[in-house]
Parts: sequence; C-alpha cells; structure tokens
Amino acid sequence: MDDLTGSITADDVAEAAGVSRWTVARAFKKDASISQKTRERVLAAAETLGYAPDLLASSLASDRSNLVAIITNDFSNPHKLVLLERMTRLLSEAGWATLLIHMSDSEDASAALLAASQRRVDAAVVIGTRFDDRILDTALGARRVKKLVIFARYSQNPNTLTIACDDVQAMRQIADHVLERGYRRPVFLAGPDTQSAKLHRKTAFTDYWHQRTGSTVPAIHASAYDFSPAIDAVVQLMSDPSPIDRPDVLVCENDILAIGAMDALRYRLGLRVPQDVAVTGFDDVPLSASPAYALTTFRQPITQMTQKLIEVLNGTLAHDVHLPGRFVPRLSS
Amino acid sequence: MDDLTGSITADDVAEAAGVSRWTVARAFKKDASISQKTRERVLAAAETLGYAPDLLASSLASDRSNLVAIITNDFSNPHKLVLLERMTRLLSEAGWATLLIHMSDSEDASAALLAASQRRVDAAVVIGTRFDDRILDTALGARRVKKLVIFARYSQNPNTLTIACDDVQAMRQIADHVLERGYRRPVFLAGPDTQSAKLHRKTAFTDYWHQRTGSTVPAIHASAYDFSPAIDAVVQLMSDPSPIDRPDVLVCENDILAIGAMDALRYRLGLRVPQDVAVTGFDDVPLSASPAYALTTFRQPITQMTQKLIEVLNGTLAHDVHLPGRFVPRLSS
DNA sequence: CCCATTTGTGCACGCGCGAGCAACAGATTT
DNA sequence: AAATCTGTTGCTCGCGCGTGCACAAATGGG
Repeated sequence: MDDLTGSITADDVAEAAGVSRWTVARAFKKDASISQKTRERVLAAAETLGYAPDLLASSLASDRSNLVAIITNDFSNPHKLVLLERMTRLLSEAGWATLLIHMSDSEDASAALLAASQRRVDAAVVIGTRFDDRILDTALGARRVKKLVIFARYSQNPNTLTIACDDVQAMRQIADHVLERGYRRPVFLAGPDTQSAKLHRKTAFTDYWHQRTGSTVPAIHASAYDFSPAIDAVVQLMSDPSPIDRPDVLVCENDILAIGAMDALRYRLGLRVPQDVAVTGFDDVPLSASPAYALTTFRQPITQMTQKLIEVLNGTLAHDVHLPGRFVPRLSS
Repeated sequence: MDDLTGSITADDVAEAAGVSRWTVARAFKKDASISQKTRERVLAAAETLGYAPDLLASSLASDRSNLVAIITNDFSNPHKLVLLERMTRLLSEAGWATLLIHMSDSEDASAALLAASQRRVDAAVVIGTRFDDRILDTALGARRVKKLVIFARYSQNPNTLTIACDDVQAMRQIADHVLERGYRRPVFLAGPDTQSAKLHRKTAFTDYWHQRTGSTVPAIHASAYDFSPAIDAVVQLMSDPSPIDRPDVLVCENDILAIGAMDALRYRLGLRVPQDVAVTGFDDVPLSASPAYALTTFRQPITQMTQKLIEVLNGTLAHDVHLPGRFVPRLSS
C-alpha cells in the first residue's frame, strides 16, 4: 500500500477519478474552468491517493516558480530573525516558498543571485543588508533575476525595488524626543563607514538636528554591526581627553549597536544609563524590551512591509515603498 | 545584446561550442567522461553566453534536487540565527540550497513536510524544535520526504535521523561545575512541560545530580522559550513563602531562559548574580558573552554537526550522531 | 426544438535537462 | 592487418506539468 515513493502523478489521480490529467490540474488551480462536481471528485481521488502537485515540474512548465530567494549576509543581528519569521510566515500563507541564501561577503552578491536564478526564483529579496551598488549592478547585469527587492534598506539602484521603513521620518521622531528630553550633545553611533553606501539614518538624524539646533552631530563608526565593535567604538569615544563636551546621548543606527553601547557605558566605563549618557536604538529587537536594557528604539512595520513585498511578487505593485514605523520610548533616554 | 531573458539553454552553448547538448552537460559535471580540451571550449562558450545550468530542470530529470528544507517553528531564540548562518553557509559551500520553511504550530508539521516534498527536497531538517512524535509520525506517513533529520534536538522516532550535541555529557559537566563551585540547592528552569517530549537536558541534569548528591532537583517550567515567560517563572519561584531553601543556582535549559532568569533576579527581585543566585544556560548565544550577562553556558559543535548533516545528505552516514560540545564557564556561576 | 452562446474537458507540444546506451576514433594488442 | 580496448561523444526517451487551442457538453432564447 504505502510501498515506495511519493511518485503519485496527476495521471494516477486522473485515472482514479475517470478524467484527464489536465482536469486534475484544473481541480488544483484556483479559478480554473471546471465544474464543482468534477473538482470534488478529483480532489477526493487525490486525497485518497495522497497526491500533491509537483511544484518543480510546475515551475518548469510554466514560468512561475512561486519561489522567492531571501538573501542576506548579516546573521549577527537578532532583528534578522524577526524579519525571517515574519517574512517566511506571511509568504508561505500567500503561497510563496522561500529559498534562504547566505551571501558570505558583499563580493558574493553575484554568486547569490546566480544561485537564485538557477532555481528560477520569481524574485530575490535582499534583506537588511547594505552593499555596494556597483557590485549589485554587475551582478544584475550578469545574472538576470526577474525582480530584485531591497528590503529594510535603501538602494538607489534603478533596477531595484526598495521596501523599507521611512528612516527620515523615524530619525526625526527620535531627534525630537532627544531634544524634548533635554539632551544637547548627541553622538551618532553608526556601523561600518563604507564608501559608497549612504548611511541614511545617520544623515537623516544629523541633517535634521542641524536644522533644528544649528549644531552638527559628531559620528563614530563601529567596525561591524555587532556588540563588541560597538563596545570598542564607545570606549574609544569616551576615553577622549576632552570630557567637557562628552556626549549626553548616543543615537545608534540600530539596537545591536545601542546594546553594545549600553554595555560599554555601564560595564567598561562605569556610567549610568540614562542619567550619565542616554542611548537610543533602532529596530526594537526583543531584547530591547527586557528590563536590563529598556531601550528607546523604533519599530519598523515589518508586517506591512512584507505585505507590500507580496504585492510586488504578485505584480500589483512596482514602485518603491517607504512606510512609517513606530517610535518606542523606554527608560534608556 | 542583453535583450531579454536568461533563457540561454545548454543547446545554445552546444551550438556555440560546436558540440552536442550532452557534452555541455558533461562539461559542468565534476567527474564526467570528457576531454580537457572540449570542456574548456564548452566552458568558455558558456561563459561568454552567460549560461548556467537550470537546476530546476536538472532536478526534474534526475531524482536529486540538491535542495534541503530547513523547518523550524521557533524564531524567538537567537541561537536559531547562529544555526541558520552556519548551516546555510556550509550547505551552500557543499552545493546544497536551502528552503526555509516556517512551521507555525506543531500541528503544522505535516503542512511543512508537504511543502518540502512538493519542492522535491532531498531531505528535510527540523532544527532546534521539539515536537510531538505522534504528529511527526502521521506527517511522515502522509507525505514522504526522502530523509528527515532532527537537528540539535532529540527524537526517538525510528524514521528519523538525529544529529545533536550530547546533552547528557553536557549536563554532567554543568553539574560538576555547579557542585565544584559549592552550589547545593539547584533549581532547573525548563521550557514548556509538554507531555510526550522528553526533556533530555532536564532529566540528564536531575538524574546525574541525584546520582552524585542523593538529592532531587526541583524543576520549574516557563510557558515558552522566551525571555518574559522565564522572568515570570523565576519571579513566581522566588516569591515562594519558604525562602529557607531558596535555590542558590538556576540551571536553565537554554540561554534565553537563563537570560530571562538573570533579568528577573536582578531587576525584579533585586538579587545579585552570582552572589545571591548563580545561573547557567545552554547554547552560548552571542549575548551570553556580553559583560552584561557573562553567562556560564555550553556550546554545541554546530560546525561539526552541520558537517555530519552534509554526510547524511551525501548518503555516507545513516545513523544518529551525538557530538560532544564545549563547556563555557563565565561569571554568572 | 434548433442554433447561438457559454461552460467544461481533452490533447499536442514543449519546459531544460539526465540516464543509459550506442557509436566512433585513436591506441594497443595479437 | 584484424581484433580489442579505452576514452570520448551523440542520441533516444522521459521527468511531471502548463499553455493554448480544439472539441464536447450544457444552457438559454426564440
């Protein structure tokens, strides 16, 4: 009975139901031209035989795979896990499977896109990773992927669709909050200072701050988006010989850097947060809500962003999207 | 030139190189019978045309897809991110692509396996998730996936291959350490107390502790593997009316619970770690190394486990594997 | 009750490639 | 020189399904 193989094809079901193979296919297709009766009969036969359409063969025959590649190179940020959770869940509910592709270094973009295209993905989504537009360009030129979406990051590349949180709006809210709480000497803690990538959040904050106060915001850069580089950067900053204009608030590009900053302030420098130095982050990773950090941060509308992504996949949306997020004030500022 | 479509097939390359389509295929196959000269000529032609084999068509024609499904339902544990990073990287280096499948609830196992089988995966890997063996059984019965691997967890299911860290060995090292440091009143903090799943780490610890000391270890259960349920569980435990036999160490099933426990002790109960109560975890998530927690924990040999997984995929390994991990003592105990 | 119209169903063909065997050339043996 | 062997290349057939059209069945109006 259950001998070998899941190799029950549409032909088997067709025979069992007394119809042709194509009618079986129609029974599984949402709005196909088929009568209610035969559909039920076919589905019943399929049920008893344990048949399920082979999506691989289907992809080959049609030009849709219902497969989307998620490409990332940064697995050190817990926020990625939140993104992956939300995306895989909503995508699968919408009928899309997910190919997870690890992009080792940013030079590897073209290998990642190649891998995606070899599996005939309908779209590739680069999540939360900032990388060289030139590399992206050459990669795009070489290996065509039908659609390329940059998710939760910005890209100026014309061949690309951006779905992201509105960083400018976000950083303004943070700046307003910081000002309102009376902080006057912010330092911006950003990630690696790559040459070509614009650091949106940083410029958004510093521009707006300058606009409101007339003063410029110094920035420091961690060598990577991770705890300890952030600790190092902050320790170095605060060890500066001139404690007079020591910052009273560290505005960080994301929560990971912010958490590293808090650890540095508390455990390396013996300072109190927020009494001595306040800290703000970005992303609202789960840990930020813990009593240990209680980090003031900003939450991206991931669910809505994913819904927009699905619209893009369905072909009902074809332009960049910037959605508003939600400011989350906590005790760290 | 670059008009439309990556639809360059082996036929195009064959024509360009003046050989047959099958010779093109041979040029791309590692140990195929083909002369050095023609291979170079074919590869050169492929290079200029921008050809890459269509893995979908290849999967359909052969019975290998070089695709493996990674199935999980727990995205709240940062350790998953470490697992995903390592697995996708090593798998891709070994020529395997990764389908990431979200298993919403444990009842959903059969849907997840179905999705995997519809994509013709060569194997499905369930990572770090504990779920009902009965559910697994029915799911396995219904939808055949060639191989099912339980990764970083235990399963008694005979249709399944387990690749995991040796929990018994690990918990003994932790117990030895706890005893050596002079703690005598441990409480074990575990995850949800599901009926059918054996809590390996818990029983491993309590059994060994009983063996060494003759006393039994009380256990408490968080309602989920997450920070706040752990906080709740610990607060409730410590609010017990009898502070006489208050625990002097909390042995936790994993780091997430341990970190929640530390937060509860420090910020809800005003206790010091480790002076008032020590804490140990399991997994060595990145955060555990931060100065804020400095958590004593245990690191699973993820790289080796993934290598074993690859052996299983290649068919050179077909039995359960339990690998030793590494004890990581820090300041929390 | 017939014809126009609307469903509903069947079928030839192809998606891009792999398995496995047949054919062939050159090298070696008898 | 014929027979054999080895390495290399070509080819038939099929993987399981979708597209687009041809055709059959049902429907409705006159």
